[in-house]
Order: sequence, then structure tokens, then C-alpha cells
Amino acid sequence: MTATSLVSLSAPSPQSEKAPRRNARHRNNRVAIMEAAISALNANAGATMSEIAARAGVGRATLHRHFRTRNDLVLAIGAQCVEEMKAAVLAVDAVNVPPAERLRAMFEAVIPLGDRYNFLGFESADDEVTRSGYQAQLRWAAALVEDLKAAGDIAPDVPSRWVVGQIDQLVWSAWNAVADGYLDVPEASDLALRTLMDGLQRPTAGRSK
Amino acid sequence: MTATSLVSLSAPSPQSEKAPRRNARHRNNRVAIMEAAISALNANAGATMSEIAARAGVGRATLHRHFRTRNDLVLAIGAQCVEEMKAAVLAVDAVNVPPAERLRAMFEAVIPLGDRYNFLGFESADDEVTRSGYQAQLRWAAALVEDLKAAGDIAPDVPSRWVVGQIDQLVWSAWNAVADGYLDVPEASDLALRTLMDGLQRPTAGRSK
DNA sequence: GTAAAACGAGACAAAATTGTATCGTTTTAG
DNA sequence: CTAAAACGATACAATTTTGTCTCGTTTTAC
Repeated sequence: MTATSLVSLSAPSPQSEKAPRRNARHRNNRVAIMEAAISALNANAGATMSEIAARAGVGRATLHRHFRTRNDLVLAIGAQCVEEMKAAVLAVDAVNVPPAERLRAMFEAVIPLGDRYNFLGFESADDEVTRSGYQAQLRWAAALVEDLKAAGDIAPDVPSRWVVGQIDQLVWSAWNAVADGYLDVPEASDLALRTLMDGLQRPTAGRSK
Repeated sequence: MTATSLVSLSAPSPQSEKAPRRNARHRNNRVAIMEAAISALNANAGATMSEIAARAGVGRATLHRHFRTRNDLVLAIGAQCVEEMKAAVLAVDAVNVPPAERLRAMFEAVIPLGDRYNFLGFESADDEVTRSGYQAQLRWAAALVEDLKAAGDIAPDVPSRWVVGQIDQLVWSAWNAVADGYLDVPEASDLALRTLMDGLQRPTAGRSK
């Protein structure tokens, strides 16, 4: 469970005014810390700063140099995750294809971000900005579900909330399958799609269209 | 989310030697505390003793009278949940029917215990006894999956870990649907079964046998 | 090579949380 | 109605976690 991440964190967003010109080591540590924190907090929402620092392979003092308070850290991660999710979903929306293919593309794009997505799920409650970003993701998924229903890809009698919940969960299940090493991302996407649309009873056949 | 529980906690197990003959209020409070704790810890694994006491509607001192330490509380809940799960699953095994019907019976029996099940999922790491009880549940589910595969109810090419994970998650999803009030237990069981076996594409038809 | 940047280790103070104890009041059982 | 049981409130000590700071060492950039 030492979570080698499936994606890489982008460099420190160069938005800050008067950015104090950071070291390479500094940038690497920042990424390592955020990665370690996502992993640690996914495993245990109450993970302590010491645990996070240890997992990131830095001293606790360094952790506090990068993120003054625990809350700063959680907020930074939340913002980062929202950004990454937004980008992934935007790429899916770019191409104008039938909803079923958008669903497939979504799985491919979002499953590698499963840990981010999960983080947002239980850590977005505190901060307003992060939460609204997360809510936007859920609304996007809900809209996709409506499109799927309209196209006849999802049975209309199934509550949309249920479908959204299933998609949500499939992303996390698939991420774990990939992290555990028993599936790769395309396989996991296929299996997630198949599970959602056709269930696990049929031999393999491929989805009926 | 004020979680009116779907099941009721049994009276204080009368196993303890020299049981000091408790009050009715005492027994009620014990149940209320455990119920509140399950709910609070499901929402936030790091919930504080004060939060739990407040949610249970008792003072913090009373909480500590019932469970001297936080760990005592978690352990007691864990043991209780394992017992309840064991009983539910035992009832399913009692009747000798095809695996597909056992799956249906399992959903009916376990969905009302969804919050217990979820609790065990992330709080069983600390205590050995609780964890082994939880593991037993997972092994039971794995055995059921093998039976389903053997009976042709689950496609053999799907990794069993994946199937077990889906069942696990469906229980929690279904419990939430019931708690949110948009499904009742039989409906949720049907939907969980349908989702797992046939997916959500088919109109409603009923599962192909 | 050298100076600035970043770090680790450790010492501390400041919360926050837990656990204990006391005391007056309410509830229960009979 | 009464005594025992249980409770709430509150105060307090112990522990854990957080956040700050300093100092000597390592790494980086040039």
C-alpha cells in the first residue's frame, strides 16, 4: 500500500505574487508531501502531521515550512485535486461524441485520479471553495447520466442518484485495482464500464449496443 | 443525515461476570451512545468524544462512564458489529438454496447493517479480534462469489476480488439510499442485485435466468 | 568554490483531546 | 416515598498534536 502514485503532481502553481524562486529540492519536496498526504489521508482521515512527514520522507519542520498549518495543507491538496479533476473532465467534454463514449473516456481519464477524487469525497466538507469544486464534478456526472438515459444507455427507471453513486464508487474501486496491480488502467476502465452497463453476469460478450 | 438507525442494537450483552444490574436509562444510553458513535465515526473517522456525546444526547462524563476510553468504545462497537454481521450471514447460510438466491437474501439481511459493515471496513485495523471477525465476513463473501461463478451467475473472467469489492460497496450504497429515504430495503436489495448482475443498461425486464 | 536556500533534529509553547474526580440534581425501582 | 443509580456540569490533570523557533549541516545554483 505504499501508493506509488498513478499520476504526477504539477509544479507549484506560479500564481503567487512575488514568488520567491524555489529550489529544485523544494519543489520536489512539495510534490512528495502532497502525494504522501493524499495517500495518508485516504488511508486514515485523521492522519497526523508526523505521519504525513514520515511518509513523505521529510522532517516535520520541513512539512510546516511548506504548509504552515494542517489546514493549509488540506486546502492546497483540495485545490490541486479540483484542478486536476476539472482538467480531466474538460478534456472529455472537448470531443463531441455519444454519451456512452464520453462515459468510457471519463473512466479512462478519471480512474488515474481516483485517489484525488476520493480525497475530495470526504475532505471537501470544511472548505467552501473545495466543496463547490467537488459539487461541480458531481453535477457534471449527473448531467452525463441524464444524457446516457436520453440515449437509452441507462434504464430510465433507475434513480439517477444511484447511477451517479455507482460511477463514483467504480472510479475508486478501479483506482484501487490499478494500485493493487491486478489491473491496468484500460482494463480497469473496461471492467468499470462493463460493470455499470451490463453487470457481471454475462460471460464477456461485449456490451450489447 | 441524523441517521435514524435501520436496526436496533441488542441489550447489553449479559456475558459479563458479576453484571452490576443496570438501570433502564443506563441501557438506553448505552445503545444511544453506540448508535451515535457509529453514525459519527462513519461520517468522520476522527470524531471526538465530545461530538459523539453530543450526538448521543448525553454529557461527556456519561460517555466516559459507559466506555472508559475512546478505544473501549471503538472495540465495543466493533465486537457488536461483528456479532450482528455474523448473525445475519448465518441466517442466510441456514437455508440451502442456489447461490443466486443466497445473494439476494444476503442483500436483504446485510443492507440494514450497512453502517455497521462500513464501520468495520475502516475501524477494524487496530484491534485484532475485530479485524479477524471482519476478515471472516470477507471470506464468506468470497466463498459466495465462487459459488456464483460455479453456478454460472457471475462471469468467470471477472476477478473475484472485483466482485467482492462490488458487493461490499453495493451494501453501503444501498444503506445510504435507504437512509436517505429514496428506497426501502426490498427496493434497495433489488436494485443492488440488478446492478451487480445485469448492470443498469437494460430497461427493467428482470434478470435473465 | 561559495553563498544562499533548504533541510533535519530537537527544544518549546500553545492548543486540543482525553481521561479522572467531585458534587448537586434527576430518574428509576420497588 | 425513598434509597440507590445514573446523570449533567464542571473543574482539573495527563496526553497528544500542532505550530514556532533555533542551530548546525547538506544541497543547490551559479
